[in-house]
Amino acid sequence: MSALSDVARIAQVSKATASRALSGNGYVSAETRDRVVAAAAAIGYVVSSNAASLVTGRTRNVGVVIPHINRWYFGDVLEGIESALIAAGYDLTLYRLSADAAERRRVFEYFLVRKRVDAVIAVGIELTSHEVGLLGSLAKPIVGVGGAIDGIATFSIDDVAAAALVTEHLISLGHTRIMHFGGDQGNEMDFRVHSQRLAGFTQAMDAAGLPCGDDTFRATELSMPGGYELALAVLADPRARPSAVVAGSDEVAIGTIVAARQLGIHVPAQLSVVGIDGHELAPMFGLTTLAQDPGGQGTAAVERVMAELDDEGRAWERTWSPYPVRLEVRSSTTAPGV
Amino acid sequence: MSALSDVARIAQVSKATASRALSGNGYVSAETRDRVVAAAAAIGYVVSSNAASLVTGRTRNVGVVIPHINRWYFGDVLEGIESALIAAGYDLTLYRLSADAAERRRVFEYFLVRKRVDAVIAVGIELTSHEVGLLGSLAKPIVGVGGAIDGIATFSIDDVAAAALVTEHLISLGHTRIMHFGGDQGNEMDFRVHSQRLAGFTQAMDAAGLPCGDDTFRATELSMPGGYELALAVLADPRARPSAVVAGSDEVAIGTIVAARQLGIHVPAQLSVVGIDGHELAPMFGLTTLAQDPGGQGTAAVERVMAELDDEGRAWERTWSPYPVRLEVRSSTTAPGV
DNA sequence: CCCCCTTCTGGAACCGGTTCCATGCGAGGG
DNA sequence: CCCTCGCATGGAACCGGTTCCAGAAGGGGG
Repeated sequence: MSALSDVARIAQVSKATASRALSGNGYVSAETRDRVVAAAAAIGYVVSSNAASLVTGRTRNVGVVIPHINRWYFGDVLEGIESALIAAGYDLTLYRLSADAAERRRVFEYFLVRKRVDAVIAVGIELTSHEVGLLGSLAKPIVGVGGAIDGIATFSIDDVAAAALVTEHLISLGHTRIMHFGGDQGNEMDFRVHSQRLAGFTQAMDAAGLPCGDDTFRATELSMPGGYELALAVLADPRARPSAVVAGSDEVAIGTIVAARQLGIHVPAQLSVVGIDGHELAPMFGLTTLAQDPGGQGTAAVERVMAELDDEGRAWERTWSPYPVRLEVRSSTTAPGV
Repeated sequence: MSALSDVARIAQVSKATASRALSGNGYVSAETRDRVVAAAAAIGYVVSSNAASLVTGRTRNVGVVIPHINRWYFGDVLEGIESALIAAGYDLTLYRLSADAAERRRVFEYFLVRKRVDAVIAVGIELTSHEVGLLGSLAKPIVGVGGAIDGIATFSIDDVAAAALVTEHLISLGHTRIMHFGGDQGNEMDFRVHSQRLAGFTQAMDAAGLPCGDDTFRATELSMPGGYELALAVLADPRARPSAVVAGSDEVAIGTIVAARQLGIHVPAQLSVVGIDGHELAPMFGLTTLAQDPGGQGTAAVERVMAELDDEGRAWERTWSPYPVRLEVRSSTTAPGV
């Protein structure tokens, strides 16, 4: 367990000079620096980040709170955040927030508060104002990804516009009997995305004068099995079957396509399906979707965090600007059959 | 920024007593403890983990190195590790190792060494003996998940036996023209799993006296698109088509099924497909697979780490014991058609 | 020639806890 | 009655760095 004092002794300098030589702060002659660096290398010295953060107050560590790891969108965001942080020389401490309220409180009031993280990135989570205040009172930057949060800089797509856009795509193809397979509105974790995509669907349908109500919306878990089960149930009845489905996510869309094929319903001849997300599997299933870039949003969040950390004095505006999307038309959508 | 000395002053005790009262170590009268706890709560005091770890040498933080976040197996392991660590009051610092050798060195020689983590869990990564030695010289427990590593306690299934078992399942159904769609043997990250599953396949084929060579094995990335692309190419030629496929993972198996359906090949009547993993989507695609429990392996790894941390003196044997699996037969396998 | 400024270095305080050691006190045993 | 032991508490050292401050040396300008 070599310490800085060991390095200093070997290099025959003081702790102060050794510290300056290794950290690069302050005046050190080139010759002395070389001697210190050589001594450090000789005994395999590595700074204790605990000691360093104790005095500087900086940990070079960012906390990430995220509800799922194993869903495509979240995993992709996480990957983007991770690579950006490592590149910046920062650690990433991961907290998965389950629906368990007690655990969630523990994460915020214990784990995130112990001066262990310099900032927090919240992915796909609706933070309460209490939680925001808690972190804010510690002067820690908070940045959100996926789902705007009041008083916080957030990176996400415009979910209302996204859902409206894919719905309009179907309408422009001539569809009139369109259903939305969306997220469960009762889910307290990330209901904003669910309800906003539903709102976008409703908005586009209303604007086109198409029927839109209880029988054009069905809720499910936003996952492939969720979409699959729902589609099996809904599509089984040929008379109630819509000519097109707007899925709340690509996972739901793919589940719907698989279910349709299994029921002998041809996609897109008998059923058009659009998704939202740009899932990596979308090309494989020929899914028309509105692609977003989760990894890029993660990277952008990290950049923003770094900027806030580098310029603490500045009053950062906590706004939300929609992240760009692009419609990728594939073989799952066409004009309705006769 | 309230410090322990503030708490001590308000509660009218010394720092030493305040520390004992809050940490629970050493003698403190019940009355004093209450007073200290009340004082701490009043000013919203939270220990600085940096200061604490500086003197104790314990960070209550475990580093996890993992090659992918967004693949089912890895995400599931990570979820299992995360919940177990949080439950034990530990933080999880995440390092995704890419193929970039320089970045990998940086993670091991800089990030993991700074006395920031108490232990390391390596998921699906072949550690070099140099890396093991590096961590070992710091007396940090290292535990592996998925893929045995020399000199390290590892939790994983027996990949040779697993591949042999699913191959035997196909053989027992009467298949003789069986191919293996496995992992690329040139991939340096996790080649052990790839080569072991190939070895299990070869072993079962040889034991049954079935042909097994270059034309019964095809390599691809172990992902759905990888399996899909490969299957599209291989299955297109009706004469070269096998009657059954042993996929290197469920993702590859599902990609194969999707490709087969698209080519108009009926599964299982014209093509049986088995996978390995027990992917969450296996039921949806009716995939016969050998299910393992990645989350459980992650949890087991954490338990082992905690045990080693609690009993440092003991000489822990670094062995590998195979994790249990179970064959789940679904509708993707049947006897070969005529 | 003197003064000031820049560069370089060492001493010492400090970050915020934990823990060793000494001390005081009341109770129980011989 | 005295000695010992367990509990309770405070003082002070210490973990391993960073940084402020002071001082010394050398160079340039007035």
